[in-house]
Amino acid sequence: MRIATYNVNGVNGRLPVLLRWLAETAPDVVCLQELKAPDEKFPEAAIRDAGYGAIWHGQKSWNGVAILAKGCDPVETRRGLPGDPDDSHSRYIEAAVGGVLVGGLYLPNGNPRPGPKFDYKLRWFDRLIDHAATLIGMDAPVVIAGDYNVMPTDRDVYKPERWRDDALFAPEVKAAYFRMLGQGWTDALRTLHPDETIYTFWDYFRNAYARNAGLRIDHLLLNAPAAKTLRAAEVDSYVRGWEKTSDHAPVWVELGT
DNA sequence: ATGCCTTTTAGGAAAAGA
Repeated sequence: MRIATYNVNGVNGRLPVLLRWLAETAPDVVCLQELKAPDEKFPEAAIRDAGYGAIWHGQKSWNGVAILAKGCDPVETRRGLPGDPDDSHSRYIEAAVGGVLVGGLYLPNGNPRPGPKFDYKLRWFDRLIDHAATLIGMDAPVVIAGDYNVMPTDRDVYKPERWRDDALFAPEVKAAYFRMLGQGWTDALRTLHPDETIYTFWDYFRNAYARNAGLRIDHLLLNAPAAKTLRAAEVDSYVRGWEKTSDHAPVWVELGT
């Protein structure tokens, strides 16, 4: 089973790119982030015509997450993280697909730092870690995938010194990421490619993609039953080179299940 | 050092993204 995550940066503006990528690579499960569309504007028909069932949690203008499943409907198990009933952002959705529990997330950016947006990022990350603690020990494979908005190490940034004060590279945020890994999650991409330069995001400007001035911020975290069957993990970097493309590229894992 | 692009909403300009 191939499970992917893709921050599309506007699901309607990006629909041709998304449909082309689905047709060319046929992933079994896809977590989407930054739909930038309310629930009623989600392109359900086009995605169904492409062969995918879907659940989504939209929001006007910003945020928004979805889970697609090839040839079936994801069975929703949760939308939104527990721990803050006043959180109005659509940033987490979770479903069972083919015996795998899949969480799709869009972690807050957190800039500028310091400030209320950064505080929100840290609180949101804490809530994610609390929820992840309830999933890590499941007997079934669990994959928590999405845009974590954190580069875990210097190796995940084209120029680390330029990002020292940024909310995506702040010590508190990296610490939260490693606290989550400490529960027993496997960072699939880094585990299979320990020494490679791998990015999942490139700015639209400064010719960032052509210069490979990127960041690795989209991650797939696997619990032990999922990690045991991990066969491959890759970035579909070439999609970043398409016309009218997102600033993120799709990232995926292949599990033996 | 910098949102230098891009999307969204809205019908011009501004917010947000990373």
